[in-house]
Amino acid sequence: MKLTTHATNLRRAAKNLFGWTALRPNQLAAMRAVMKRHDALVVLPTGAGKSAIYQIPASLIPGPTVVISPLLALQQDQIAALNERQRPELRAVRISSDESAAQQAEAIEEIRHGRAEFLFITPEALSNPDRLAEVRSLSPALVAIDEAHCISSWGHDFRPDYLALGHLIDGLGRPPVVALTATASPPVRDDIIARLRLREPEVVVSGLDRPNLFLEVAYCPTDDYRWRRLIALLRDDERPGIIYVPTRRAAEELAQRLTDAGFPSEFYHGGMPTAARHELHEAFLADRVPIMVATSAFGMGIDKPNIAWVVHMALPDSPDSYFQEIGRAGRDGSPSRVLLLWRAEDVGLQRYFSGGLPDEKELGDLAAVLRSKARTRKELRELTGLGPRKLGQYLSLLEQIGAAEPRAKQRVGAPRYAPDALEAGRAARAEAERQQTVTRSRTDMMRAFAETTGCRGQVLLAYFGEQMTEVCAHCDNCHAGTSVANDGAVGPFPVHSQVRHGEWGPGLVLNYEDDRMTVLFDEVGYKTLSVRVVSEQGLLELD
DNA sequence: CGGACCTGTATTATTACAGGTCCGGTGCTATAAT
Repeated sequence: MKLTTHATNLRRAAKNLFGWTALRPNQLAAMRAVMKRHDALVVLPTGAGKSAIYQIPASLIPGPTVVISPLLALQQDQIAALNERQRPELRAVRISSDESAAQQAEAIEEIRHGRAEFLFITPEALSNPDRLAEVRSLSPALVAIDEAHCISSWGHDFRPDYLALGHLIDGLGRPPVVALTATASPPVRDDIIARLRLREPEVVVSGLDRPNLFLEVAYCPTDDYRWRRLIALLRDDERPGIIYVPTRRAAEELAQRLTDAGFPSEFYHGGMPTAARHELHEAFLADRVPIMVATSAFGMGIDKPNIAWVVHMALPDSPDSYFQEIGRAGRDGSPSRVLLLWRAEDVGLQRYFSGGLPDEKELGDLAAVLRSKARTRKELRELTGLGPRKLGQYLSLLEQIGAAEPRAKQRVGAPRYAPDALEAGRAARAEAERQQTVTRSRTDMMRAFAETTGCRGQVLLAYFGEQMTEVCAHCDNCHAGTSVANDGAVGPFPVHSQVRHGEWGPGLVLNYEDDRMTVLFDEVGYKTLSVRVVSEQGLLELD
């Protein structure tokens, strides 16, 4: 009875606010969960009305909604889109380093008096305790986490405040949480749920196959060959398109070379001034840039329907990044090409990016300082001589192994039963090693995708936890006839079953291809095993 | 980890390569200096 009421109200609000005449089943399922004040994790492609999943229920639920979103530019676009509608129940404001103290105070007042519904904020801004208290005083009724996969891909080393989101939501009084992303493999989903501490969340995952994307991979022994494959595509295909390169320098050089060769191109990377980036972003959306050569900095929040192709000029770090990046092509449903041009040497750069390991002694020394007294970051930097970035990484690691915890007044201390300094250093380094191993195993999976002679659609979707019984019919291998239908190929253990390996510990069976099976182990990441050897030697058992 | 670039040496030239060095992605916020 109640559910029907929710559905009716949601449909009415969708019509009223957005002019939509229908809601898709998975949209509706997620929205109902929110209306029932359940936590939810939503994995839907961008452009599938993902934002509406929190916006429409938020307009119906009394009390404001806090939207945690990673990029200021992205927030700006979303806020503009909401405010364009000129509806008080959709009005959005923001608190960030872009606003003056007066503007921030005004934003808080607008929410407090019900003149605005959405408060946009970054994890970093929210982790300031004074601000957290202020936002809590607004009694938020809902928290939306946008681009939730960032928790998994960034938190460990890049933007550590992402790891603290679970704490921060507690600090807001633990209202219901809806986490949204376009890309999350099963282990990433588990990671998001664990770190946000979602309680029995409703998990909504849409079909991931994109039949209008033609997946193509070419091994390129030389740079010259890479260039010729690229030019061949540019001669044949419509614009606009995106070319992903691994470095900033490559972005600038390739854009110049293409322009000189008669293919006018722009470049985009994280080292450019904010204003220039914003301008290029807008120009690309407005069809004023036919070819964008960019690092991975380009793309989050790009919801452009007519991108005709996406080329990778090197192996990406993971299928997660690859899927996110190719997913920007063909949003309008037109046939689109995605081409990966790679060489084995590309792996070297990704290994470098996956980082050096932290110094066990430095970690131990920091742990010892924390055990003596809770300190601010500034004090810790002075006491240990660590730079701000390294300190952040170390604190994040120590927190993960239970040797550090946030305290009042911007301080960090050691928990009551924290391990001693020596043990903390050892455990934190081991944790960093484990994370690095898992990160590198993702690159191995990306390489396996590039090297497979089987159906690429099947291999890619298996990584994201989706079993296809038929070949995809939209990849180069299917086209060449080398794909073999994986007609429910069954090995000794069902797909998605929990297994245990004598040395590598527990893992999750992901897929079977020919005589090989892929298992994701908690400790050592993705491994590909021979089914015959597994069977004959009893390497795995059900866990 | 590997590529780009520089320097030195071999040698008797305007080249070839060995060996060393440096560089490489993603963004928030606070604060200081103009």
